[in-house]
Amino acid sequence: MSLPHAILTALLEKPSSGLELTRRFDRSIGYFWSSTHQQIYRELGKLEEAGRIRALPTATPARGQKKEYEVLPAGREELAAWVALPEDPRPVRDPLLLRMRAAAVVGASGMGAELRRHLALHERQLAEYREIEERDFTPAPTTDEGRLRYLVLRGGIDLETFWIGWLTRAIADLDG
Amino acid sequence: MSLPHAILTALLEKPSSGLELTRRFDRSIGYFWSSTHQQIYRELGKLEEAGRIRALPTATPARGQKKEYEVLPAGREELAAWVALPEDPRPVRDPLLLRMRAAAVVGASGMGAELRRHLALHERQLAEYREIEERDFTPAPTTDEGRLRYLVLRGGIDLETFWIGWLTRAIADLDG
DNA sequence: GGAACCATGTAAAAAGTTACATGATTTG
DNA sequence: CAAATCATGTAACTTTTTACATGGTTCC
Repeated sequence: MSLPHAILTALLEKPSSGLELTRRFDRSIGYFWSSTHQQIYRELGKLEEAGRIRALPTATPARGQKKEYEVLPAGREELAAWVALPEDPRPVRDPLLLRMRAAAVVGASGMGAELRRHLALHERQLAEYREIEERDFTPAPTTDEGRLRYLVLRGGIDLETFWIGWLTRAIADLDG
Repeated sequence: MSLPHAILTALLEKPSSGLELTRRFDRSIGYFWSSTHQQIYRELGKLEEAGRIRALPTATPARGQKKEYEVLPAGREELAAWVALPEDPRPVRDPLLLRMRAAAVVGASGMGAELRRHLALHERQLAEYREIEERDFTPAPTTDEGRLRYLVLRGGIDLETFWIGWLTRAIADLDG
């Protein structure tokens, strides 16, 4: 239920075309709510039909032609209402932890290499977050908006740090 | 693509009926791969049809009658093959981090209370994990199976610890 | 004019959620 | 025997994923 809200947020940050949104769902906003271009185009259509966003009149509405969207007041209200709504954390669904549990039953051959591979991936992601931190949040932000965005980034940093710590320990445990 | 494997793992740990599986998906295995009874029954049907599991002949196959399943060799092989397969971490999709990012744009009214609510939920979950740790993994397990299962539990513990740390910091940041 | 890429989509299938249905067993 | 609970399912819907389709623009 959150994809439309992710899109509204991204469009409020900056009016964009579908492809631009897709690119931002591969970095920025997509670090916390991932999506594909197919889902994004479909959802843009729904949001437009529902009167939450509109296509800027700059472009002709033909296939293959760029179409920019901006958020309408109804869209901003909808987003503000969603932000105010309580919502429980999602139950965890993690394939690696599940795989480890399965490995406890059928044997853990090859798990070591897989854990090291994941460790490298998480280290790369952490490095990316650190770059963003240095580029966008040094010195520390002073506005409310900046502080909130920094908190979100730190969520990503802490999450990757958790994975790196756990994986490192798991690798040591399996070897020793 | 992991639900059938979660079920195979659970059934290898202990042959069960659909409802027993459902209960275990509310604690144990479900801490890392959550599911509902509807999905579980549907998947049990598919797994049986595919020859990965079979119903124990103890019970009559009538509606409302308990039906116990056990894993067949083909199911164990399938699970072992899946464990050996590399698979990238899922892209993150977290509603709270997304909501925080939206709050940076439309204002963060009420976020403080919501963060405190989440903090309490994660503290409860951590306490539950700690109980399991004390009950099942003290003293430290010596078998490979035990050590792997303990690693999975520590994954849960570390994950909750991450949330508690981040939420605590976020609450302080918002107030200050 | 062909290749590469920009840009927007459609279609179908799989996975997950929500609401409801139904029979069996236990317990007051 | 009524209510609660155990136990297994069906149906409809939403969300997500995967594969494919199509037109426009740029650059060699």
